[in-house]
Amino acid sequence: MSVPTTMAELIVDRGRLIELRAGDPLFFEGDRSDAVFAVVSGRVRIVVTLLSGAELLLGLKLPGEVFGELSALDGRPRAAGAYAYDEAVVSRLPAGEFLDALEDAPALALTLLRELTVLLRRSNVRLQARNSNRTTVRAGNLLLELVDIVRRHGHIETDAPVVIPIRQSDLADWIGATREATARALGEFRKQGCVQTGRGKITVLDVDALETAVMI
Amino acid sequence: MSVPTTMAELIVDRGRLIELRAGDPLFFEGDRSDAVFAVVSGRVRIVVTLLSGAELLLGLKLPGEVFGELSALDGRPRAAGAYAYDEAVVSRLPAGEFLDALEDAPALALTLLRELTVLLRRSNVRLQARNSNRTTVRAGNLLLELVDIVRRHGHIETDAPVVIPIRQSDLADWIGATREATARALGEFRKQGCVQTGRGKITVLDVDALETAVMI
DNA sequence: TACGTTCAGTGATGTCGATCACACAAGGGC
DNA sequence: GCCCTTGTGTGATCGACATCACTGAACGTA
Repeated sequence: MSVPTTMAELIVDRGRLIELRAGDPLFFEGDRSDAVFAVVSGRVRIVVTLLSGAELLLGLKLPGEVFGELSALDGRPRAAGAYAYDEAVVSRLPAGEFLDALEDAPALALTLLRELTVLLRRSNVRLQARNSNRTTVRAGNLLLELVDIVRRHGHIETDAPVVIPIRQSDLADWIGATREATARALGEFRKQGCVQTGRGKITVLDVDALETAVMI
Repeated sequence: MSVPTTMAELIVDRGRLIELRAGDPLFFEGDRSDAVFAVVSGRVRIVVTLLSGAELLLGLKLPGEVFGELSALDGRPRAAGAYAYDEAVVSRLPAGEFLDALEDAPALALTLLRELTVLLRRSNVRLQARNSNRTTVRAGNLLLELVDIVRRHGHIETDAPVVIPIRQSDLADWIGATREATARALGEFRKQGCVQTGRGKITVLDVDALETAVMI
């Protein structure tokens, strides 16, 4: 068997496919860990519910991304829940097989290490963005991150408008603000002409302008 | 040679010791990565400077903790700077030797993976705390985290007051608030009798009370 | 087509933190 | 002892977001 070059490939190769409808749960916060997942198509919400009842979106996993690996590695309960955002297909690999594969192929462990460094760096960047109290800065930074992700995912046409399919309320949960404040921040960007808003989607027209608008 | 059970042991075994005075830099943001470090004694500030000029404290590394491993793993530039907080001694291991050790001993890679999961989980918890806009919540949560760390570091006497040696301005940089707001939050806790403040130190008298005060 | 649900946009008001501005206490060096 | 630096504690003002309260638009479905 050839050695996969990414964890996602490994999980898709050896795991079992699961088809999901929007909103379907994969696991809940507090669950005992028993598997690791990779997104095949669609998107998966990684979310924690705070004491206040508010939801904090930790991430939206896209096709080719892995999730649930932390609990599989250390055996601790899930710190977040996972739910299908759209109709989605994911591959599920039991934690035992995942760990066996890691021990059998040392190169895989290094691959996973590098993937975790990406997550850690992203996490630190997010903390930096979160450090500003202005909603425009936080919303704008997240939009820039999402633009980057959308571009990497194939539609690599620089200078073309980037469509981000997301609800404003989810964006708000992600940056830790209210829906209203987020709508107003987007309104600012709209007035400046760098984004366009629609039902369930945000279109970034001018990435550079958005970057300078956020650099304040 | 026996296989160390933690990355810190490995780095101390094979690295070279460096003695630092308070404030001495180990590396700067943007530096090319060339080594990984472990704290032997004292503390090390991991910090990024934001566009606004404000500093964001990403962490205070204590004896037995590793830092600088991300850049050593992926070869990307330092995302943060590292400076001695107190008088400190650290061990420095060149990145090449670090990577060689990982490839030679697959068990080490798994060890490191587990250590990174700890960082990622902590990072997510911090994002959750940062989600509140109230300084009391953010300051209180960090204090609880620090209490936990101090307790793990040997002085494990539950119900005994926990002394945290830190300046209020550093606490402020850590939670992304101003020094003044942090001082007022601590004042609240002081009025409630769960903490005591002093020059360069904060004493947590009643951890449970602090926990409930923060749960709002 | 008509209705209901889900989203987006926006005003009014209260609250909390940032900012500016001091007063005061604790140590270190002479 | 006396500075002088470094930290801590607080008041006043201002601005930005949370909260509450609606309006209206988009989409699904009966």
